[in-house]
Amino acid sequence: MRFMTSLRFIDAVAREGSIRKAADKLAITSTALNRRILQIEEEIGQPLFERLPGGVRLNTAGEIFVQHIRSQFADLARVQSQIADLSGIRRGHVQIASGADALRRLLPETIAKYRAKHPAVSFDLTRCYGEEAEARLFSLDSDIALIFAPIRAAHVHVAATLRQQIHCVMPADHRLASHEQIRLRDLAGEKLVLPTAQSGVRQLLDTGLLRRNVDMEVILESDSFEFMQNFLHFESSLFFQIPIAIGADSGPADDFEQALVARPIDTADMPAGTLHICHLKGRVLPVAAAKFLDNIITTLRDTYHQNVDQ
Amino acid sequence: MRFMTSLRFIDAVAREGSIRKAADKLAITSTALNRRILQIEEEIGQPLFERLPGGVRLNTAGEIFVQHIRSQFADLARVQSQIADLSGIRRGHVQIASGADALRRLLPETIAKYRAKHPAVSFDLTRCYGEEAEARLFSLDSDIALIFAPIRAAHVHVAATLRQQIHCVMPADHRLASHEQIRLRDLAGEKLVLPTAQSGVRQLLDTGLLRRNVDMEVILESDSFEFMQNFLHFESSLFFQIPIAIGADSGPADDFEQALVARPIDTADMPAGTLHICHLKGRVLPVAAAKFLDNIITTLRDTYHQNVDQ
DNA sequence: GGAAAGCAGTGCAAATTTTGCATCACCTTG
DNA sequence: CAAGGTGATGCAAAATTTGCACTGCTTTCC
Repeated sequence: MRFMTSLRFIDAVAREGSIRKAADKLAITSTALNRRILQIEEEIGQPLFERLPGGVRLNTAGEIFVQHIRSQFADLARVQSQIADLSGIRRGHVQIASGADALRRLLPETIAKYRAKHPAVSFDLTRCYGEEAEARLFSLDSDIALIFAPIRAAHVHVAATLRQQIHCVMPADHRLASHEQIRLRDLAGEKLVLPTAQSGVRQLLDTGLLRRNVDMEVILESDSFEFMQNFLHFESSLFFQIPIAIGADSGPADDFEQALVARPIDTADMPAGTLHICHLKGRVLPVAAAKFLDNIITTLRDTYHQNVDQ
Repeated sequence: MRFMTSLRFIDAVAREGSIRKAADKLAITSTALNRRILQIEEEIGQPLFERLPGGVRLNTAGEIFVQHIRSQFADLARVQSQIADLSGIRRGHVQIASGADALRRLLPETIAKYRAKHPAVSFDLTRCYGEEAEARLFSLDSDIALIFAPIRAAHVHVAATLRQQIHCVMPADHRLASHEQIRLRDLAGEKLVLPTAQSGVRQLLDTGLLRRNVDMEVILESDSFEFMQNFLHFESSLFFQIPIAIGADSGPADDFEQALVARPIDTADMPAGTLHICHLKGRVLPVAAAKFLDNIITTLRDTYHQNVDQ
């Protein structure tokens, strides 16, 4: 898109915080880039960047302008996908920010199913925690976010929510495996593997466990479920997970279920958390992203048999 | 705004329906314009215009794209006005579509008052009827519309409404001038001057008068209140008007009131109509337009002492 | 404290893009 | 069938953008 070049350049400089670095990434000389920026600043009538010794930084006017630029990009993508839709080919690109939970089974499954119908749609998955996901929606780097944590920012529109009770995952031969539900006091003396502090699961656990002062042993923290799962084969311990990550309700049993079992924590001890499926408030999503969002919701309802609130 | 040139050109061609005519208006050659359009169509990957023997016309893809372009223009205007606002001076341009009613006294007064505070804000007034005003909001040719008629389109957001009873305007020495209120049956045998069929006042009158089958004489139709007003000096007759156009409730008496009087039609005979103050749904107005919208509403409330519903 | 390395900005010539002219092919209208 | 309108295209001139070499500035590091 030739007519967007200058705007793309400004966006790049804003992201890099330096004209030279941005020029490198854009494969042009810093002087060409510099002059384009000076030219636009002149057209706007006001500087958009503060010149610092170590580079440049957006000033207030620049912040406003860059936000406008990004919304234009996003809107152009929407328009392109709408136009592509006219000629029958559903082309497009969907950018998703998600916690590790949904990346585990829900998204692979849903994306594969969607791509089977629309092979010309490509995806971009970014794993991140709640706050970062919200930021990515705002900067229009992501179209859709799946966040298992409270929503903080007012600019996020929640398209659907899903209550998720935290489950305790343990080896199938663990002494607690016979319990239907786990009480927090059962965890006394157990060896626990916790997710990192930024994770929504961890935050729920912290409020629950710390308040009760349960005496247990945290043997490690990790932000990788895969690691935790494999670790349990070597040392009998417990970790925590939410249903969509376990995928216990859907499809055939997998490796996961053969050696490990998941048991819900008693709701009396710990309230269920909420998975939020969101996009930027007031934004019209590109066709592909909008359709995919619908698909996630129907998948959750039909395949995962979860109650989805819209 | 250099980086918008190609888009401006496409918009111009869409409006003119011909590359050559648009090129004339834009003061470039048709070949340069033609090639810019071909280039953009190539970048989009699909033609935006149908080539007809007598010129060009947008195809479906083009419609979508041009709508996008126009929203970009409007959004850029908003961004510029926001940036200008940062430096304290409120600059900007406000485009208003209005019926003749509000153009008569309300808008001149309100705009003058606003411009006294913000001299760098310029205005653009377009007189039109309801449906056209709605179209202008949608095509982003107008920021604000004042419509005395029912709102048809779903894309219009009504920021405020104002109930307006139709008044009968007559020479001060007319036999009906002594009535506090006019009943429709009083109009029997009277000579009437009606507004044009597109006008909201006329539509209300039609439903009222025709239903009652009042026997009266329509001696002329006009879309100019000024004409009707002056006509009454020469031939004793009646015409119809709503309060904001008469401005009877505000300020000092003017020429209008010296020779003419306005009497409301009895509400039992004819329901009050509604003046709608609107903008495009989902649109963030430029600073100047948004503030001016506030001003209209407060002016109506304070100066005109009207009940404004928001 | 001075040298080195980073940054944005600028003059000037080369490279690239855009423009305008002349002209073609096409269609409708008279 | 000719006349007058339309959009498209080859080619050279005009205008713009780019890259190189260099400036002036600040921070950092030796």
